[in-house]
This record gives sequence, structure tokens and C-alpha cells, in this order.
Amino acid sequence: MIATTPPPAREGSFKARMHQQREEALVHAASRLLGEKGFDAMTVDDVAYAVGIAKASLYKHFPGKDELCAAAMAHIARRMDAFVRSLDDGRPAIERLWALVRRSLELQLDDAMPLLPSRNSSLREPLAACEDYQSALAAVNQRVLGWIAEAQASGHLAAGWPAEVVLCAIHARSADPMLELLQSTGRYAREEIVERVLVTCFDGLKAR
Amino acid sequence: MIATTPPPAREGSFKARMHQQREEALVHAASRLLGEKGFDAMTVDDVAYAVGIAKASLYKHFPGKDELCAAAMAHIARRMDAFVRSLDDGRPAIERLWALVRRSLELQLDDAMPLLPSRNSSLREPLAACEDYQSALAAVNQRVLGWIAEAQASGHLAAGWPAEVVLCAIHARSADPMLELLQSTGRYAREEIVERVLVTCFDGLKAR
DNA sequence: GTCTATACAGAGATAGAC
DNA sequence: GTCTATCTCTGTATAGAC
Repeated sequence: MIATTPPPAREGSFKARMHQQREEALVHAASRLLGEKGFDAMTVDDVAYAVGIAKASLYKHFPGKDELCAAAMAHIARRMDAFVRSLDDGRPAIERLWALVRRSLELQLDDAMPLLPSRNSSLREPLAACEDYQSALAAVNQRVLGWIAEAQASGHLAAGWPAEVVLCAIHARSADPMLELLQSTGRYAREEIVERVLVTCFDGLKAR
Repeated sequence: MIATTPPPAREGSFKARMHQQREEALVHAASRLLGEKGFDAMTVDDVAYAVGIAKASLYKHFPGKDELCAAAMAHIARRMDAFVRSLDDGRPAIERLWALVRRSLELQLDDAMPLLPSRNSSLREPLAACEDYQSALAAVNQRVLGWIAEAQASGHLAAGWPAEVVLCAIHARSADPMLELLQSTGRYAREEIVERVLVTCFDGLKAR
């Protein structure tokens, strides 16, 4: 709830539920558009139009574009955190890591916004200030770092590498340009692309 | 020479040399700023200021921002083509590929614009129309595809993969988010980052 | 809280003097 | 060809009626 100042209406009342629903719709639309067009190209009008309200109404929910997009990114981070938790059943850590990367790749093929903003995105500053986003991201990282240590201990991942480096490699896959390049050839099906990139990530290009 | 209409002045004359020099300075500044800020965030004023001329003067050289940036990208592509040719001495193909990727990674650490624009960059359309860029890119690709076939034949790269897929994997390294992620930890030196990413690319994360 | 209408700012592009 | 000054368009944000 990054709502502005107004009287928030009784918990669970009709108006409050409508309010919250609209806010969720805004966040959802924003996260989709962020993935499709990027922060700079996406306009506040786009988001308002997608939800079917006027731009001025959007500003009753969020103080500005930055905060709207930060909320959208926090939503994305929470979803990823939930997914990562859902993977934490009994299976071997290396399998969880594959599943995580596969998910990231599939999201990317669906034009979803990646968990991390790109290097010179204007999103970085507002994101640094968004605690919701930061805490969800930290939760994901902590859990995945645990998996990496496990996978190294059980001999499935290169031992001796700092777990942090492996984490970076895995996160980077969620914005790997290789997907787009393969897609633009028009010669590969969706799943084929995902598998190629997965294998490239974990096995490398080298012959063995 | 994407210059506009004016009398182009005698070949090699003082004015013509100044003109060309300024144009090169513009292209150079544009390519640097493209890498640092990206197409959307970079303004024509930035480029003009970097070169020390007024914005209106820039428009005597290039009809618009799109064409200026396309020329900058063509410059980048030609430089990469020259580099790739320079690698074509006697050494094994796999070494040439490593050297190519290493160079791409170093350029990225220097905030240079990558050879390929990112997925949803507004640069893509003007680039598709720029023949200089397209032909230089094609030259690079043709040569590197040859190296890949060689490296596969000599057992250094995974055989059975379409060379095109390997090419995508290699190109993708020039905009790999892993570099930025490693850099942002502050815990790794420049060369260490390059080596980590190189090894991740060719050897993968798997234990062996 | 939602709307229409509008203010304001930034950036691409142009006019016209020199 | 270079400059200063200006135009125009787009996009963020607000005002004010309902």
C-alpha cells in the first residue's frame, strides 16, 4: 500500500476492496508494460489506459511513475520469492537451481520484467529506495545462496567458486540477451531456446 | 559520410578535413554516450556538448538522432570487424573465440556500447535501416561462424550444436548482466570479473 | 476517487542571423 | 557551418469540477 493520504475506508469494506483491486491491477499492468517496453518507453498513460482509468486517477494511488514502477518490481520480487519457496521441497539443490533458471528464461520469453533492472535503467534509483523490493530480493538471494552451497557440497556445481559468483551467473540468465538472439533467428521453438540456454549456462560451450 | 546537402568542399581541403574530423568526433562521442546512458537517456545536447558545438550544428551533419546513433553503431561494428580480422592469425580457433569474448567483456566494463542493441531498444529500427551497420555486422558474423565450425571440428567446442546457436551465445556475452552484478558487489577486480565470466561461458557452472 | 482540462519540463528539431 | 533563440511534441504531474 503506497497509497496517498486519503481516509483508507473500513477494512474489507466494498470501497476498500475496490480500491485495493484497482491498485493490484495497476501494479500488474505496470509490471507487464515494464517488461514489454522498458521503464523509459513505458508511459503512465499506457498503464492507466491498460487498466481503464484516467491518468489523474492513477496519481491518487501512487505519487509518481517511480513509485508505481517500484511497487511493480516489488510485486515481481515477491512472486519470485514465492516461487523459490515452492521449489524448496525434497529434491536435490542442483535440480532446484535448474528449475529456477528455467522459470527465469520462460518469464523472459513472455516479455516479463526481469527481477533485476539493467545496468543503466532509470529504475535503479527508485528501486534502491523501495524496501518492499529490497527485502523480497534479499529473501530470494539468501535461499538461493543456500542451494548453491548445497549443490557445491554434493559435487554438482564447480566447488571453490564463491557462491556469490554463481548467484550472479544465475541471476544474469533472467536477462540473458541470448534468448532474444535465438528468438530473432526464427528457427527455434520456445522450449528449444530454453533448453539451449540452460545447457549453455550449466555445461558451457566446451566439448566434453 | 551522412552529411546533408552542402557543397562538400574539395577533397582533402582544410575545411573538408575539419568537417570530417568533427563528424568523427560526433560519432565517437555518441558511441560512448550510448554505452553509458543508453539510447533513450542520451540526448542530442549531450553529444553536442561533449564535442563542444551547438546542437543546431550537429544537425548539419546528421539529419536526426536516429541517424547519428546508427552511424555510431556502424562505427562500433566496423571496429569490431577490424578486431576480429586482426585475430585471424595462425592460432587455434578456440583461442580466437576466447579472445573475442574477452574483448567484448572488457568493452562492457568500459561502458562501451555493445555490438547488438538490447531487446526493446528504440535503436533497433534505425539500425535495421542502416546498411553500413548491417554489412559490418554480417562480416563479423561470417568470420566468427567459420571459427566456430573450426573449433567444433577440432574438438574444442561442443559438436552437434548449430554454429548459429554458439554465435548467439558468444554475442550475448557482450551484454551479459553478470558483469554488472559482479561489479556491483565491489568484491572483484576487473580482470577477475572478466575471467569468471569467460570460464562461465565456455566451461559452465557444473563441476567436472 | 474519478474525470476533463491544463500547467510544466525536457528533448528533438528548425529558423534565421552571421 | 556555426551560433542563439524558438518551435513543437510528448510525457509527467496537477487543478478543480463532480
